[in-house]
Amino acid sequence: MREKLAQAGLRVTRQRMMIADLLFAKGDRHVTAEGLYAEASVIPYPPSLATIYNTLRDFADKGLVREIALYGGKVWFDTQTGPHFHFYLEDREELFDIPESLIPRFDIPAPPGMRIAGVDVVIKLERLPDGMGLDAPACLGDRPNP
Amino acid sequence: MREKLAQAGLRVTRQRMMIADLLFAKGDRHVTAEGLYAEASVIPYPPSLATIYNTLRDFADKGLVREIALYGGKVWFDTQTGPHFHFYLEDREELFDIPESLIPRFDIPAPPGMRIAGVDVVIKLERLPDGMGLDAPACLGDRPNP
DNA sequence: ACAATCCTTATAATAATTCCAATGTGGCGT
DNA sequence: ACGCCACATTGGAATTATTATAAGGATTGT
Repeated sequence: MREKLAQAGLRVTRQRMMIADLLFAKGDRHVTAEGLYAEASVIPYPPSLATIYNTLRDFADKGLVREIALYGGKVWFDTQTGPHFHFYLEDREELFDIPESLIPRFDIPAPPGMRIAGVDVVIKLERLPDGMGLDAPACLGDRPNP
Repeated sequence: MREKLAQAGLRVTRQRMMIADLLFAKGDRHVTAEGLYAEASVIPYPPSLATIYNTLRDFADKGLVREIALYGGKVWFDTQTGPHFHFYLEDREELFDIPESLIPRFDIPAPPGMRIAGVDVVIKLERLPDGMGLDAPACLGDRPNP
């Protein structure tokens, strides 16, 4: 962990270590600055909110986490930095990975003079009224009732 | 246009008409509240900023426009409500449609008890270094944001 | 250990958006 | 046409999310 920071060109500080531990200790995570701050705040001598913001941005700059394209409001960060897709549960403000097995492969050529710097795919989910257990396979791109 | 509003269950007011005109008069558009406000403000008796926000949200609720998942900061709206993907030019804060022909078709099943309420695909572009004074590559097709 | 540099923090400032209460108005009923 | 009133609009204040600032603290190379 200590290595991870150093290798990214970031000084190893108590606060960054604590944040990195929260982020990378167990599997992939999707966080907002506020959420991470709340989490850190139960620990003695937690980092300040400003440091959480700074650190998340630093980590993102160094490629340790990546920012996710999501609807307005808050900025989300993902500890998995490779391209992959997300389900977003709007009413609960929850974000989770779409299983690799469901992910199709597609290529879109970058326009001339450009390169693709990132791909974000967000599938917004709505909970069906209870009892309608069975899911009709929905087509990617279908929109809700206007 | 007047119909369009009425059909969506929205009262036809001067301000809404003005905004709808800006949005739908000529082809597809990608706007932020602030951007639209700036645009409207050159016209006599423009709507207030609050009304721009309200109206964009109302339009989105009624399905006349749709909110786009994008990185942090501001909320973007798209006048094209059907399924399509976007290129995003981060350094210029510009958003383009990806030509239909480049878009692959694929399906991802919704988890049980859920339905897909929307799909956003954003491909973040970076301009390659080195001078190519050309902008608006042909591949982007119709309309570079001026 | 020392200095140079980088980090952290509290707080102020900014940006984006929503809230609010007062005022205005579209369109239905007559 | 006229009036009513539910809904719209408005400016400003409030809220939320994030970034800037400046002073003190920690880390690293020597």
